[in-house]
Amino acid sequence: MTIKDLAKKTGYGVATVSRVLNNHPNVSEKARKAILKAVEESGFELNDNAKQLKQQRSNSLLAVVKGTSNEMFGSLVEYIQSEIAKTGYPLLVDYIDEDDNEVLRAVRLCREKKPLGIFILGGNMEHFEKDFDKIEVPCVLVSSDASKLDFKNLSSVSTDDRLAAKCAMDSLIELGHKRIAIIGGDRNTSDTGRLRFEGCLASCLEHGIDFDKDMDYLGVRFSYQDGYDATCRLLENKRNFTALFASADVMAIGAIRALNDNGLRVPEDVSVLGFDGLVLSSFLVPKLSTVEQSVKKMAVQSVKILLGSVENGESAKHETVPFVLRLRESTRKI
Amino acid sequence: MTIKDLAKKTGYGVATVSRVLNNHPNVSEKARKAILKAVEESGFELNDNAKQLKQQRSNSLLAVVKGTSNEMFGSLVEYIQSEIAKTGYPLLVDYIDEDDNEVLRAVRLCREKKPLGIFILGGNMEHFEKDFDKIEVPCVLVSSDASKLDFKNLSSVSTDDRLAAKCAMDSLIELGHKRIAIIGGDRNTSDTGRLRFEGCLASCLEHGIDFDKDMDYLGVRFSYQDGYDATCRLLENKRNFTALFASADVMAIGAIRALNDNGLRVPEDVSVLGFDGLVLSSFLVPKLSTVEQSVKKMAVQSVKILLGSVENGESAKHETVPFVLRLRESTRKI
DNA sequence: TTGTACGCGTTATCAA
DNA sequence: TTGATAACGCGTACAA
Repeated sequence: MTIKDLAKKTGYGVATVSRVLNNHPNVSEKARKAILKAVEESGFELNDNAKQLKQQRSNSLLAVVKGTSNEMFGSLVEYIQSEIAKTGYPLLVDYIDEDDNEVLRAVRLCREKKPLGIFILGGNMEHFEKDFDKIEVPCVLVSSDASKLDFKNLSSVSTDDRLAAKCAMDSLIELGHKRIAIIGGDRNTSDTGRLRFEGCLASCLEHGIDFDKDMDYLGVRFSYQDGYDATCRLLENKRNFTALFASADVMAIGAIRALNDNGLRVPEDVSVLGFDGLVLSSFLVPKLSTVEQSVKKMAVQSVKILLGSVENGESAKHETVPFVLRLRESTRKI
Repeated sequence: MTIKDLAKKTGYGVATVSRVLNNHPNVSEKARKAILKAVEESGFELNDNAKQLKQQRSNSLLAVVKGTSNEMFGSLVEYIQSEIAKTGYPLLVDYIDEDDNEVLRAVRLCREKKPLGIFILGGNMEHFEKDFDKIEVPCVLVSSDASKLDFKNLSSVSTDDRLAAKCAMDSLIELGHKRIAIIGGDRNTSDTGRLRFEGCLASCLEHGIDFDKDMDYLGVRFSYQDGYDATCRLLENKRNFTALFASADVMAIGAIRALNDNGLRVPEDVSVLGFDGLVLSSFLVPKLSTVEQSVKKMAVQSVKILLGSVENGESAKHETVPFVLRLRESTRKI
């Protein structure tokens, strides 16, 4: 079943059929009705390949997701997906390892898939600096700020990671904690990791808190297991911290389990503060205190910006979404 | 840059270039070398759209995922993705609501995307019976058994949900529980929900346990919040259960929180048993007792079967993967 | 308002 | 071993 068949069936030409299918003007109401009826009856669907070959691009959007163990990206993808679903664009989701180069991956997929636009979830500025110029379609970096980079087709939507981490540490310090350990992302491969670390450091400095970059900080991957392992190592170092800040909820959850396995209770012996505000975190016992990112807003804005660029050629934007410190049950005053 | 340009550049014809690109025989070593060199130099990539138009199909695989709140499908998708990544086929992931018709969705996407094969994560037998005959490419239903259906292009990989649920209930009963409440999936929309419910019922019957289908069972959606809400309703009914079986870990986590909010402790006052064996479940405090599905094996087998069908025309298979009852810390003997 | 005819980049057939 | 050329199904300029 092709538009040719449809043309034959209705007595119109292929051009008219095509016009109806694409909602173009200059079609009589009569023709439109007849053709739509035929489409209905035959269950016809446009052939994407032919369409895309003709138009020199696909009609889909691409999302490159960096790291699969981080639930935060999981829920981000879901929100993006559900926003995109409203529009009818297909979304091609591509998962790569936390340590892979997301930009090179996107470059390759662009050539192969010719997407209308790209979302990149999680990013390393060095990768962008080096290779992003090979990408020509609109792109939104989600969860990291790219305003420093000044590519005309690169937007970004992010939380102010530095500030959020600082607030997190501030709150821990205000609760009376002086010995605080930190589990973060790798400062070299993850921008998010670096920024949150800087925020923590700034807070310590400001409050005159003693903090040893090598003994009190561990940069690991965003997963339950890495949070668990890191906490065990921190404990071995015998730094006797009373609070632990994990820069992802998944890490915090691993950390809490590790503390328990070492005979420490949360929050009685150690306060734990996470980052992300996963839906899950409010169902845990104790409810996880966390820096809640506006994940949904991040998704909505990202989609809006990308579609704006794709459909109306709007220029790149860099937005920051708010965060909320949620002190729940896993932290306490000492 | 097209194969035409490449032909011009190397002095060969487009046919020869195409042969080289597709590793076809009947090309001189000299031509092959020259053309590959030109490809290298120009960074040329075949245009998927043209190729697929010509071949009347795309080169991609499709996954339709039913329900986004169920982390179990999330990890299943990730495993499938990482298996597929090894092969080079692109995977188009499509998320639909838990209550949507996955088969009709697949039918539509087949016409549009012309995938080589399809994974469907989560399924309702009625939908398959009614409309699956419209799908012609190989398909694997993951997590539900389709062996009863007898479509020649429909395989399935699943856990024996009925048996697994029965084992789960058996174990609770063996621990001494007599008053057991159950939170499951909707028996009407989800086959998984129905089977697990049947398994539970069988166990109760076998052990002479009093069980009221209407008061002790609630069929809801697979999410934290639904597990939470259902538990609250169960508590309102004052059935005084000492154990709760949730047929998904996400539900169990919501349930535990609800119990806590109602002053009940796990496992001291109520034992909670989940289903799925999410990675997360072993990091919770208390560690969640659960029926662990072999999610990774399910993914690996699904990919293997689908590729076998797609590449070698192998016939449909129906496999069952093992499950393991993990009694950890959220259940206790009474 | 409608239809004809061309071309998008490939693969595959056929003749050379 | 090669190359010319006809499809594949669609959108669209141009003509009617």
